[in-house]
Amino acid sequence: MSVNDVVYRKSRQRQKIYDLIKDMQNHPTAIWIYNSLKEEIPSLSLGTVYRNLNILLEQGLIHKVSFDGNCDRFDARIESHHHLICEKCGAVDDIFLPRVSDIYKDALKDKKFKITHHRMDFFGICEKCAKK
Amino acid sequence: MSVNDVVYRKSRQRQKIYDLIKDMQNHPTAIWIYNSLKEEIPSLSLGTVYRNLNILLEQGLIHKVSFDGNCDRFDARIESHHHLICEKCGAVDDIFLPRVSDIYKDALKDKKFKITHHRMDFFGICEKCAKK
DNA sequence: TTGATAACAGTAATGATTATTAAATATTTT
DNA sequence: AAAATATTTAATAATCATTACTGTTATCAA
Ligand SMILES: [Mn+2]
Ligand SMILES: [Mn+2]
Ligand SMILES: [Zn+2]
Ligand SMILES: [Zn+2]
Repeated sequence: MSVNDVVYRKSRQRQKIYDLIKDMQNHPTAIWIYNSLKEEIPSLSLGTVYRNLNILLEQGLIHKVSFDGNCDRFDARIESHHHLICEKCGAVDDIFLPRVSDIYKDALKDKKFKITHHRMDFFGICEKCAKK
Repeated sequence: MSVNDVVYRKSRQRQKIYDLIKDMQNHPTAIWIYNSLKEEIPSLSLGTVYRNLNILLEQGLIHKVSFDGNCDRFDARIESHHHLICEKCGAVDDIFLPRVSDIYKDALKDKKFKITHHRMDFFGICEKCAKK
């Protein structure tokens, strides 16, 4: 452990934030988390939500998913997976595509670029919105 | 043409902004475009850059590429392609992966989701940064 | 040439996120 | 257990990218 590493103590707020992200499949935003926990922890501050989200990110317990224009969303699923994003209602659904690793290899063939991770998002219309 | 559609007049500023994005392979940001054109058009305003970028987006002449945390970048390459993003220097390089369409089909099999487009970004270390 | 309106520059406002700070908690040491 | 030490919190201010507003100028069809 380097001198710069911080030892994080446990905190009720951080635990609740993590649990909420894990329980929800919504890929919630900071403000959504804040509003959801406000009732249970009335003293909660939005700054605390953001600070703890960054700690959870640092600890590798969650991932941040940034979408065009909108604010960041957070994901407690840390296994490699991808997203289906509805352009009408904004819903974000998970999808698992094992064959993506083949594309990795293709990418590495031509370019001398050391890939550490990737993101792949599909945009379109979800089943629900298509029915309307 | 619906009543809500706007007829865009030509403007020197917008043409210069578009040309710059097309000539550069950099995927430049709004502020970078602003600084680059300031010399040629001293009266140019950053708001004008943003407004015209949105018009060009609406016209489908450019694409916006949002990266985690940083500000938006713009791309005059509208053919489907993907990106290699260096996590050290922030450089954005283009890469063409024809086999991605196979993954599309896999995605469509399971879920009833009508995909209109997608994005795929690879993060890692570029050749230049790896040498240092 | 003129009337309508898009585009302009300048500036203010917005919205998401981060930084600051003093008080409240939690942990470690006496 | 009490004191000393370190971390977290809530509240608030600051920052940064982007958008909205306003009065003026440029474009273009009639
Ligand atoms: Mn997910
Ligand atoms: Mn590109
Ligand atoms: Zn939908
Ligand atoms: Zn690099």
